[in-house]
Amino acid sequence: MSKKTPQAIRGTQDIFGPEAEAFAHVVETFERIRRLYRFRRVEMPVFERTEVFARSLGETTDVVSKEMYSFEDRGGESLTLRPEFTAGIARAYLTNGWQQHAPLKVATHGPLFRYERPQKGRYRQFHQIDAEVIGAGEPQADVELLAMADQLLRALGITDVTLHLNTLGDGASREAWRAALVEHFRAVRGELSEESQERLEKNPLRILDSKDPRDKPFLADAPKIDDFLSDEAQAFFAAVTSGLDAAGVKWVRAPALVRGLDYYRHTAFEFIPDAGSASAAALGAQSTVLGGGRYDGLIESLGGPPTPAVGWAAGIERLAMLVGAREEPRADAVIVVENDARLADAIALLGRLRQAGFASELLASGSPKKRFDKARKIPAHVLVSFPVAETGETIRLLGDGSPTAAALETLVRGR
RNA sequence: GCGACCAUAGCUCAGCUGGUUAGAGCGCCGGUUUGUGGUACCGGAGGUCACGGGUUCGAACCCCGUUGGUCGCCCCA
Repeated sequence: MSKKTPQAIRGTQDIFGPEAEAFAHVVETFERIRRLYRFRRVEMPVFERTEVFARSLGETTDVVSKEMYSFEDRGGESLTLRPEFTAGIARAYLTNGWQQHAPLKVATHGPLFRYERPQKGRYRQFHQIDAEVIGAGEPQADVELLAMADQLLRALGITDVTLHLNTLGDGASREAWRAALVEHFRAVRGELSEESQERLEKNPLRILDSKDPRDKPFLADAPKIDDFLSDEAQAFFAAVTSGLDAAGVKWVRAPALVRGLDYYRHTAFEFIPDAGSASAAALGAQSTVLGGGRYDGLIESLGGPPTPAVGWAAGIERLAMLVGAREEPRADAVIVVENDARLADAIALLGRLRQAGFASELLASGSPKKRFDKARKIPAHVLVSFPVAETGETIRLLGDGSPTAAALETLVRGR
């Protein structure tokens, strides 16, 4: 490679071949399942005013200052490449009057951008599929969303991941729990890891999923959300879990599963590979395949009316890793021109085959003598050859005996 | 932001304790062979050994720096 060739941006990827097929398979499967659940397709801008994301994140966190791709446009406005779908969809819900469609079930997919150090399963430009239900405060919405996620994973053949489920309660429950956690950890502050001492100020709920062995002894007897749930919050969670049981979705309770941002309420969930499974190995340090929750406080923080909502997103690259590389689809017909005088005939035939709906390609370059062998290596139902003149044949056909091959032979011979 | 490991042909890699002109397989190009045939053989193109400095009689190999990659920590909307 020449020194003058510009390099790709760190954390971006060029996906090709079997991996690109896996990526497409994930998206196609998602589109199919989303229709089954009657989620409506939306297309969203890849950038928004910075405040759309900054306000949804609460302005203060590192995430805003360090992890967003923000820039000024020519008018001096601060814009940001979307780091998530939810805030943009919430903004659209408000600015387009989509309240009239509430409860609104929408789904989308596409690229997202976060300024992070790349590692296995984490990129600066990455891709997600996303599903949201806006304007629905009933636990049934959570259940439907989780059933859809579960069916999607099954449809992709991913069976070694499990739904980890928790509740953060309503606003009051959540605050009471948070205060109790701070009190609990503050008492042993000096014995916590440096990171967790920091978290105590910024994001105490996160101490619960610390990996540091110094923190582990204090996690087991930490206050539990269940002791702080209001009756309403308990009833909500019970409705979610019984709905999941009725829908046949397996789940485990994950009392340490939390969300850092204040607008999250009630249900929080992640589909996580089972310990020691193939999927766990494939994902490296990343553990979550699909995650989401209820964010009843978000739309208000964007200046809208109180609006309950729940949603999830999943990384397409991560799902593609679990699905594994997929074969590129076999051609219906490969046409090889061994005799250059027959090129026009070959082009004409190629056009007819494609018009008739057969995926076909033409080999007519390079050494004529080697074209046949090259064509032979391309997986196809039929190989059509325009041989050299001396053989006396005008056309040769080599089929694989499939119904497709039979149909093609009829079409090619019967001209 | 922090840390570990890595960088040789288009791809995957070999290259010994530093020692002539840096190799293989695959792929690519050409030729011979075969002629319902994914064969075998011959030849060719393609490398500033990531980049810059240092040590040495001599560096792909040792040292320092830079860039890039991989994986992990932090963070994870």
